[in-house]
Amino acid sequence: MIKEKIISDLKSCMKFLKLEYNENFTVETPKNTDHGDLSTNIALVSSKLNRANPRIIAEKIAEKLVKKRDYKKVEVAGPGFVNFTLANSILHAALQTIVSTPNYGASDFGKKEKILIEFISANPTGPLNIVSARAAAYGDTLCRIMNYVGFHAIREFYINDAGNQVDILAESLELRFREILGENIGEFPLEAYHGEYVKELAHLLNSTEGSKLLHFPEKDRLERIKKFALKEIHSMQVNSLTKFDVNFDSWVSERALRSQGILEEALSYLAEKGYTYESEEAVWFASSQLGDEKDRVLIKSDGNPTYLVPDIAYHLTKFQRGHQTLIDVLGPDHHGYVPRLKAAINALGYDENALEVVFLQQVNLFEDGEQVKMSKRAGKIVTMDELIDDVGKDAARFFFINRKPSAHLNFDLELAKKKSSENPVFYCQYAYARISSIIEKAENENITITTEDINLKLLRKLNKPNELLLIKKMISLGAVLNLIAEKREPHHLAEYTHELATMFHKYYQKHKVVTKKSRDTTKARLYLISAVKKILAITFDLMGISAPEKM
RNA sequence: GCGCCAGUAGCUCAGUUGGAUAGAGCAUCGGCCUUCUAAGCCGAGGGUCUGGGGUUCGAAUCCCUACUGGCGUGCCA
Repeated sequence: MIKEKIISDLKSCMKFLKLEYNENFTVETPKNTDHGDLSTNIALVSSKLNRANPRIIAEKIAEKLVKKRDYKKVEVAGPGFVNFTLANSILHAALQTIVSTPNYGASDFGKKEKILIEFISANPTGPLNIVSARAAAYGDTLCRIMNYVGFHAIREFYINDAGNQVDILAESLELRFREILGENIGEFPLEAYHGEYVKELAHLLNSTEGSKLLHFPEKDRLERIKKFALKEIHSMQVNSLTKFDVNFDSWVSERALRSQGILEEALSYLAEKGYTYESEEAVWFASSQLGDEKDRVLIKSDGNPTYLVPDIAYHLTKFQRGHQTLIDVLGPDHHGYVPRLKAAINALGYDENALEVVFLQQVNLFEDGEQVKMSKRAGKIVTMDELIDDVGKDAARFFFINRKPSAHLNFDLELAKKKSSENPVFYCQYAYARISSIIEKAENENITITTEDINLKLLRKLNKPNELLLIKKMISLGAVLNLIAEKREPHHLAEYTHELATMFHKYYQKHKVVTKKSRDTTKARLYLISAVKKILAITFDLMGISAPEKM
């Protein structure tokens, strides 16, 4: 709001000075605090239009605007920047807004745009792994933030429960089952699933179905086993996600799509538009006409569809359900696959730009300075559950959110477990707990603040540089959240939270909140830190981590 | 070969889309507890933003190029 005010002040000022201005000028928070609270390049970008030296234009603007009561200082610097320092009163009024606004930082920025965020979408063939955990933290946090700033975003999990992998799972499970019943199964096949969970499932299968299962004909038997495994593993995955505070709004099963005939529907649309042809006994998608590097097979020569068909069909349903923007969160090994999917979206008559793909890079776990090897084959994957049990939900979520998605993530297990300042999660939560403890102390001394107490006159007590910095930081929350939503980069929130916590810790060190000197000062400061507490609670909630009153 | 992503302090990473003296955390070194939680704070050292060109008032950021690393390039999913 303050930024908008400066923009309008600048525009009317330029009009008053009879100067042209380039609409592309910006008003930004400078990195260097010596350059004021907000800074504009309007004189620089408008110098050509007026055939005048940017510095001279800047001087004129500053001279005019410095008279306004809202600005403590308006200065010209460098080649022609105009730097504004805000008056304390504006900041105090903003502080009141922070405390009185229920969801501070929320907005209608997203204009209710319908967004579908698809993430994890792991094969239902085993426990969720570390990469899934990263995707979970990323997708869930992004979704929370987007909804907070006015988007209509939902989380969706696509269950690949119809492919080859699921058949192998059923076969693996049957072997383990037979093993339990005392059969000699020989060497366990290399391509089968080796994880311990398969053995556990086999025991469960034995206790629910028992040996009568073997009397079924092979096809029925495997189908029964498959259904059982899918159900169990699904609930296993849901369980892990729930522990991680990730709740999907929607689950879509590939098997269900197939049985509803969506695949045929998608294929017939493609054929209708003339994008399919037959060759070498297979049906091809002419995706190279639509930007893909070559054509792709849709129906294999054996008559079965490739994985591309259900994927196209699935994305078709996303559009049919009315979503305007589709965000797919995928692993790095899928990037070759995006052009063909976009080609399909195009062929189906939708806008390919509606599909945005975020690639999450891999996660490397480190312990004792050494990388923890993960091998699927040996069944030694470190699972999401193990990670949560080991370092806790808060640390895991924070560490995952802390990095931008396109960067490889080195996850230091020891650091995440440390309960000290080295660990950024505890650092942030500690700030929150400290505030709680101060407020409690004040209450014990019968000092409480009520809305009637607080007015601009009282808030004048807040004039220390650290106090003003805290208010400015809190004001910027909305802009940070909008930026995150727009760029799909929740890692800025972890950064923001850490910075706010730092400012509070510094303030705490330098100034006593509950001070004997002045009751008014105490009240004003309590008001300030309760605002910080509120903002921290908001960011914690958006990141899905807890806000501890005591530590 | 072609395509995508990345290369910033000893390490892990930010850098608000082209702004002013490139920033954090960890690690290292030196200080601060009779005072609301020291799970904290203050200070110091540490940089050819991978190299080279270009675009302009201005480049870590945009373009070209070379190098290095990761991944992709199936009638696998």
